[in-house]
Amino acid sequence: MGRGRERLVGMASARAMYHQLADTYRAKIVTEELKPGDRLPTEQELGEEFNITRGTVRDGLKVLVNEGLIVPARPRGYFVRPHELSYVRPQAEWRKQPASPEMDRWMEDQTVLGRTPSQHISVEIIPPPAKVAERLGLNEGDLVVARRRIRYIDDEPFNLNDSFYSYDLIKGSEILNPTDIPRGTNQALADLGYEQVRAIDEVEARMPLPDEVNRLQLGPGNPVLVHRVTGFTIDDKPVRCTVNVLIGSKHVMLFERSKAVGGSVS
Amino acid sequence: MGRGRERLVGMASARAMYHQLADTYRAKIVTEELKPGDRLPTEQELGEEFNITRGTVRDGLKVLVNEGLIVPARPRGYFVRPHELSYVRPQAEWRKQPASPEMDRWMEDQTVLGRTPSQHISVEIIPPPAKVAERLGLNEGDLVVARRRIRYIDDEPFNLNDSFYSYDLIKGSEILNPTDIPRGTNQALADLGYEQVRAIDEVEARMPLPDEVNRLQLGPGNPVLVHRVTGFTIDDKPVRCTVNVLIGSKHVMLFERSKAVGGSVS
DNA sequence: GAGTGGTCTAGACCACGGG
DNA sequence: CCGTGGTCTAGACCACTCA
Repeated sequence: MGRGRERLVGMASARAMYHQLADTYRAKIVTEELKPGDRLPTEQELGEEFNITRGTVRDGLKVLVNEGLIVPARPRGYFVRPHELSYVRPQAEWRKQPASPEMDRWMEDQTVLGRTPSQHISVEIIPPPAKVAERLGLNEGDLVVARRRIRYIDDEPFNLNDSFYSYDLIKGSEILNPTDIPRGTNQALADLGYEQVRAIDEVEARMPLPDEVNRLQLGPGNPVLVHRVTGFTIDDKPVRCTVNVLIGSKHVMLFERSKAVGGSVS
Repeated sequence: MGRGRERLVGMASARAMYHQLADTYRAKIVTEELKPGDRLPTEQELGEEFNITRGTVRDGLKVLVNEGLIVPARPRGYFVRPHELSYVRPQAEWRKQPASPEMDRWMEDQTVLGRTPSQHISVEIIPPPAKVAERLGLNEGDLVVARRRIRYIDDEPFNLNDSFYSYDLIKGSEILNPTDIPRGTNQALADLGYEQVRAIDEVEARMPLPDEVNRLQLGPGNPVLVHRVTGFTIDDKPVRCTVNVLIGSKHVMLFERSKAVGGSVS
């Protein structure tokens, strides 16, 4: 029939019904009236609560799904998204000294404990992705070695770690082996005469690309944190570009700065 | 009628039609067959292309909207999402210039780029949000001063910058004024006897909360980069907690490291 | 088997903005 | 004005999983 939305006589409200549903339940979730893990009413029940048909109910629920607030678990219903493991990811260079007791406890709480990590490594030789070519200063036709790792925790995908090296630089080296390199690829690079003494880090947030969705098994409403590292030799030659793709809900990057403090990290 | 999806005889394919539509156009977008700013066919035309009804077409398009790949612009159609300003955000510690008149390095940066920055400042005294209370080591009943800034570039919302201070610490000081503090709030804090000599940075990616959606005027498929800074005095007392909420599509955090190189930033 | 969400149809009327 | 997307109805059949 398409009677449009329910307008309260004389009122200005014109919020679509499915938005009203989303607003209502979003509020319940952020105020923790509904806590992580709690079940929402069924689509049917919501339809009765708001006097709307199932299609409209689903429009409203889809909003919340895409905001990452709820997850559908058929045939058990919709659930407020549980808090996932939040892995604190300390950055190499920054010291991790005992901070205040509060901070320590807080760090402990969030650190991975008693989990079983695993990873899968593969190596390809490919034309570089645009951003990688840019950072490594490569030209049309140049090839790179892509050393790709998928990391799991308790068999759940956790993050991607793809490192790219100019093929010309490392051809014939062990970096091409799709196995773990105990002393680290950076050391291996150094042994080839390309020690890195400087790095540029880029961090951004975005929705995952199709490939990332597949590899990390991501659902809707799940952004990723992308951490790109470009390493330079003493001659300022870029020799490595690593792209870390971290599942947003499972990671917090953490680092620490001491004195110098120009203050305004804004 | 609900005939279910089109199954190719003898084939295993069982991908829902709306997913097929999304897959098809997602591919065109990531391969740049459709470039940013290009218009997609109308819902009607897509329905004919895939032999599905409008409702199903809309399901497919909604997927792409929520992935941040396309934006609907009624009544002109759907468009491949244009690239937005990506502001490289250098972190304080690595900046070249010495603490220039603190006032607004942010605004300076923007002006240099030929943009017109502006900001709106407001100050409230409130019970601290949970995460802030945790970081500042506050107890139930304690109050904080929330110094909130919304920053705009060319009148478009750009990011949020909310700083929290224990009310007990700064009551009566100029930090309570909802105006710019030329020498910087950190200097003002220092003048009160709370110079910060250490800071902990946390960075994460997530979908925006309702409040953030409002303040930053965000649409679907637009995650935020959250940068939280906690500042400590020489006595390791936390005196400031700043929460930066950056629109994902408009920011890249950038920083640089030299030597020391523990290497594995993984 | 019963009940949940997943997919799809075939209509309808509305709101908005560019020509 | 007209075409676009925005909202909504009232059905239908399917797939999965849990009791």
